[in-house]
Amino acid sequence: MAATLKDISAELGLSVATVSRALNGFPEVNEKTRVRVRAVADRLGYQPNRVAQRLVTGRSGMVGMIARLNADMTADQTFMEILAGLTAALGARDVDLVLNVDQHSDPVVPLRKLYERGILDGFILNAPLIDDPRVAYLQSKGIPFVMHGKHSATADYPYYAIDNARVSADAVDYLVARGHRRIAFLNGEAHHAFAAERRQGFDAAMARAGLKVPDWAIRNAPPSVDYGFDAATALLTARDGAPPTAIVCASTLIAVGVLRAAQLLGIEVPQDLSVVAHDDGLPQVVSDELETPLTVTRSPLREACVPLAEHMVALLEGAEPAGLQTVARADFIKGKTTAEVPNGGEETWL
Amino acid sequence: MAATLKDISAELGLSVATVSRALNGFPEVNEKTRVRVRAVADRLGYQPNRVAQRLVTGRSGMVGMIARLNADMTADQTFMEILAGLTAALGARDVDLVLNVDQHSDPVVPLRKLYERGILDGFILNAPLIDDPRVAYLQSKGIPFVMHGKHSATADYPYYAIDNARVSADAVDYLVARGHRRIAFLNGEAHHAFAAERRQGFDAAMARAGLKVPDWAIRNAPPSVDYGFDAATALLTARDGAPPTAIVCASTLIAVGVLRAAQLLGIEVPQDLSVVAHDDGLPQVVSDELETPLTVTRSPLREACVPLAEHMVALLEGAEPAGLQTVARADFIKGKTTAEVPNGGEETWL
DNA sequence: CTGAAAGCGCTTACAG
DNA sequence: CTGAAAGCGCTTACAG
Repeated sequence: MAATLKDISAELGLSVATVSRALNGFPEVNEKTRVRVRAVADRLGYQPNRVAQRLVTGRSGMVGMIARLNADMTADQTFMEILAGLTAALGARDVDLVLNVDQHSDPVVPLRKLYERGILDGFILNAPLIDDPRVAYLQSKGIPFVMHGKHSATADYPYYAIDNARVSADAVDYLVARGHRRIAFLNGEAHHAFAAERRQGFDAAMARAGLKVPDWAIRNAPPSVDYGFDAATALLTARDGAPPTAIVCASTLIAVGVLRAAQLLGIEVPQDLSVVAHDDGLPQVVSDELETPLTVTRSPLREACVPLAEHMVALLEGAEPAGLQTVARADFIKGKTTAEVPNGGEETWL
Repeated sequence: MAATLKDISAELGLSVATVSRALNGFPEVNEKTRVRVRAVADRLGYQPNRVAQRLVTGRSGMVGMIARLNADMTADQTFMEILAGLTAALGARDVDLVLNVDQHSDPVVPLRKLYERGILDGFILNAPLIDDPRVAYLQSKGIPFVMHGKHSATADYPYYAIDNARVSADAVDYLVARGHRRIAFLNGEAHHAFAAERRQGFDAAMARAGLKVPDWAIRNAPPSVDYGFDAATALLTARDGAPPTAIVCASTLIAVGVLRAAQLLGIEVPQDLSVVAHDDGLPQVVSDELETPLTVTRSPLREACVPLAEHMVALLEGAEPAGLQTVARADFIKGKTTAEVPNGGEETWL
């Protein structure tokens, strides 16, 4: 079958050890020997047996990832996007991704099940929750992991995250600078860490501007067009006669719904209403649905994948977790959905 | 670290060989010994080292799967649905799924890349094409695989498929029995094996009824709402004054588009137009978009997963491929989108 | 019923 | 610069 080191060593009259060293680029090997070994290895189509390598090095070269399905069992675009980039980035580093799909209510269960198979070097987590139970579990077991995002400000594990507080603050600051005073916020679900950070950044920026927001103008739900549509409809038809002049959306999906609602209500964007969204760089949302380019904060999910893979590899090679924490800043991209506050919009809410 | 056979054997004063045999259910082991071994193994949380097992048995307990992204990089709902069911079904059988996501133009490339890592026992393929190059590659290499679907009528590998010819024939027969003579067909992309089978079943059923269809009334495209909408708009506004009285759709997504187009054109369903679709049981399509229950042929994708996993395990254990071929029949479910042919619709096309 | 031994294919101290 | 040896954790003929 497949050629082994033994085959090469037999053919050349060398020891298996020397062949191994030659192929692995050890400096002490004679250059002529190396060339001869390389030649025979190529001729025989030698591929190192990863299983044997893994047995001796104690590492499997495999990391796990759990896909969580939404309640309606839909494919999660966000997850697929990360998955696509991650398998490529990990593969380039000789690491394979073992996947489990789970709809379990306890996120630790699939993690534990997969880990107890005993085949994984570690995990890549995504979509952290506040007080994420997965973090507690993995840390208590000493299982290596890298997070896309971070579950709290004091996270002491490797991660790649964006500065979510700044995302909101950038949006608010931009709107405030254009005179907006009544700014609503369609956030993600409150138990998600990213949503908490976004909220924090939103509150801080509003406070700096001396502005307040009534409870009904800040909402939490899973990002979707319907959410944006329904929430915007409610906000814009608020009976007190003080609708928001601007809406900050946690995702472009939500913004699409907001734009539809505004159109249906005869509210012109951006003349009567400004809309800012966060854009994860998911192609379908941008290209398919939007006639008007949104003003967005943008950090493509794909950009997280290479750093995540690198952090994972470094962690497994023994690097300090503290050195493997990256926070990226989202770009601010001005589109056609933001403008100066309309006349009569300067009045504050509270 | 993790407990090994050696740890258990040391604690019990047994040989590693006996411990291995006890844990693996060899019949010659003394029952009392087995119980003692089991107890210590459980207490130590022993998990067999799969890498070591693999090295000695030549099997890894891992199978690969490639996710192909659409051109617009969208998550593929169909794929996620299968993935979810499959990881569960495989996991229950102690098999792990290694995933690669690929947008490569040549479908063999990711397969080869993953296989050459040398860590997989086999592959699970989905979405077969006519003359699928993956089949040729895997068979030429002698790599085990199981297919969801089959690429040709003479497939000689393990698969789980539905009777796609019958799916179309059932739809056509049902419509013909209600007097329809002008039946259009919005099929999937022509190079997909399932679409070819559907076409075949459609043609055969139409021929049995003595009916013909002009080229423009049979269309091929990736299933989507837009495709359904655009195609139905074209079909129903055909200048020759002989629009179809019924449309058969390759998926519920397409049917959703057809219904929208009909509504916009003021064409009543089912009075003026009957619509039949194939339903893969994807929850989001059924629940989110439809006000009118469709008449469908239905075979939930989820139902394929357990048979696929079982076939995979059996194949790896040496079963004959010929005994691992399952063809399921889709259910026919009458909804509210089909009715007797409208007046004036009895005229044939050709 | 149990044990000692060989071996899967590789890596890596330890000698020389 | 190269080799002989030990070992990663397991399985499985071969003895007893």
